[in-house]
Amino acid sequence: MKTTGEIIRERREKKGLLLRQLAAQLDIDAAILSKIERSDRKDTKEQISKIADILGLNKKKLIIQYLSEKIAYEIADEESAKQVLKVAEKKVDYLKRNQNDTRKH
Amino acid sequence: MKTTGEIIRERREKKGLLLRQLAAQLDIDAAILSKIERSDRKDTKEQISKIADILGLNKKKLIIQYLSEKIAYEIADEESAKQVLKVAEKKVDYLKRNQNDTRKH
DNA sequence: ATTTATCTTGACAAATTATGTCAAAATTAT
DNA sequence: ATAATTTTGACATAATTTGTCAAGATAAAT
Repeated sequence: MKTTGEIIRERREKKGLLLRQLAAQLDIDAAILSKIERSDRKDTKEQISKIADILGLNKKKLIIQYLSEKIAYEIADEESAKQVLKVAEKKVDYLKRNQNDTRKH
Repeated sequence: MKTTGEIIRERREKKGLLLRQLAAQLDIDAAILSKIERSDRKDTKEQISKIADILGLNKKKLIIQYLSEKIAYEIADEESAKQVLKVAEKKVDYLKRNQNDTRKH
């Protein structure tokens, strides 16, 4: 199962881009990009979006990949991780049905 | 669909505890507890755990409730929210299978 | 084998977000 | 109306995230 970082690295290398070249386009230090590709640091959603643009990756897919990874790590060490996701699904449904409620979060 | 805050408030009131009394036991300001119960502020996992103890709520359930709520809000405004959860489930499975790998996150 | 380019790592800095305190305003109960 | 409780918002402090930089490690080229 590939990590977001691995996907990015593979694509970057296929395109023949250097770390520092992609980093420059993203306007971040190459050190950070290196860490992102090695799953040492999380990237921001903005960066993911830019990366998809630059590397010509399917943006929607990459964002799904990125968010699901974030969530998975958030709860992976919970014994009830899967139940958490089940309940979260119900809650998402509920929230989506009541999108224009007045409450703040 | 009840929020974590609502669950806490209902139980607290059933037990006849005042905000400041429960807050004192949690060692936080009553203002924060008020906000937690009104979903204005997230509580920490530690607090959830203490609250379950004090109010005699099922700790496992309350933590599932709390984590799923956190996740739901995290992705509720994503159009692909449900796919994200599906993929997250796979990733959790994967992570749980390889618990003793060497990588850091 | 040595030099050069690329990538990785860790210590630190800046920025952002989370968590908490306090006091005054609003609400509810007496 | 008074007193008790809860709510709100401005602000302070703490924790986490995100970034920079420079030195070390690895790989590629000569």
